[in-house]
Amino acid sequence: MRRPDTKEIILDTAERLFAGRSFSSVSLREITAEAGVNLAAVNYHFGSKDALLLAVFRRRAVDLNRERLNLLREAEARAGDGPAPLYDILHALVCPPIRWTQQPGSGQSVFIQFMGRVRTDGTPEMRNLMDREVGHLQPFAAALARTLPGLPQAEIYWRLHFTLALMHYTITDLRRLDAISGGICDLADTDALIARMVGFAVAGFEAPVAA
Amino acid sequence: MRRPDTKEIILDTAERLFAGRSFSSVSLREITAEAGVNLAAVNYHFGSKDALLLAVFRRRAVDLNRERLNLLREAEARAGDGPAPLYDILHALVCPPIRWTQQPGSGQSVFIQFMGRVRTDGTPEMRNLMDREVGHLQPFAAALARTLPGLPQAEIYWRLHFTLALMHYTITDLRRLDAISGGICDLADTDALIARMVGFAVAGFEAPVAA
DNA sequence: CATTGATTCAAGCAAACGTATGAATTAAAC
DNA sequence: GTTTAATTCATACGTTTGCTTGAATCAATG
Repeated sequence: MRRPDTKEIILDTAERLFAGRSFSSVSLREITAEAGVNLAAVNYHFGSKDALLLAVFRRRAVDLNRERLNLLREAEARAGDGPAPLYDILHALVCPPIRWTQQPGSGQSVFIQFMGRVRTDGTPEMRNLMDREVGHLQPFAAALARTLPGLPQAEIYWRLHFTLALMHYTITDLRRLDAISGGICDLADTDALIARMVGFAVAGFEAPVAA
Repeated sequence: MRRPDTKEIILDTAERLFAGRSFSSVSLREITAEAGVNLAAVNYHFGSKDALLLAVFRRRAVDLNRERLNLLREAEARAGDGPAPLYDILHALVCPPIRWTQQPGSGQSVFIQFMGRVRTDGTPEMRNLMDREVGHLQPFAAALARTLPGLPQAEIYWRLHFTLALMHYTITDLRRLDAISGGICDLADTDALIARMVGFAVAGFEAPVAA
């Protein structure tokens, strides 16, 4: 039996380092050194650097999307037969990842940053995997269509896209808001942040369709 | 006299390759080979790989921000003594970069992608340079404060941040919208895209302040 | 205690990396 | 036409890269 579980330590360390810098700039030597394991352990347990990358991704991606879907289902259940409120749908979409970013120590916050890295630095194989992940967004599109029956299908996707933009950019570039605003924005209040973001998105969804 | 201008060719090639992949995964050998110049040319003309990176950034960043500021000033001039319309301000902010993405061959479209790379993959030195660049956003914050006198200062920065999110995410991840929507969104119509985006942002700015 | 299968380890491989160098080449100045 | 400075070139240096290997170590089974 392996007490410290080498495999898991490698995943944690790799996740953390990949969250901060590009994949190719993080070497296996750096990962294994920081993890306190032998260099060869990565290739023994995962096969290659690319495979390690995929393993890091898979470990938590499923959980994240399940959490979002659960929130959506709860919102729909509360609504009974009627359509779920717009606010609740968008809240279910952006709340889990933002919450995860504020869970230091659990590894979830690091994973969210890691996801941001994958978005821009992923291998083609990884991109495909992420695009398949977006299949999990379909229930959200369907719920939105029920709540906003007047909005064309394409328009729903556009605005869903914009809402994801708010979420992803806030996750990866919140530091820049600090620079722009001169520090007058309170970045620590997660609940207020989520409320602000969802409020912005709700208004955007309710905007008139451009001619 | 150097007819093909080695320096410029290197900048163009580096910009293009860096736009597509992370900095550390693009080698000088790859750049120089593709540019058709000698390997040593980079270190001769720029000094180092990092310095080349900075040179690529500097070459066009100023132009982009000047273009935005010009649009803002035009909008303010049209408004006379009154505040500029919200739509015009946000349009001035997001229009240039989005337009640049649709100028194939000019190098501008590649630069916008390159900027997206810098956001997530820049050296600390580069990050600082970008954060200094955001100083150019202050005129926009000021214009917004005049147009929306009831909105608290911090709220203005939050919503400015969200608007930048729409822009950046749309630039870097438009391809994903295609995957989510199953291709029913027309990504080619730039004017419609800008109108949609600005419309979304305007509604977000006009949303009530969360309790 | 001996055996077996799973892991860890130190060491090393070939390849690719950024950078440096001195000679060859080019273009302009005189 | 000779001189001078700027540029290009082939080549090489020292590191670092991802990955492999065969022996050593470990935990559990018989």
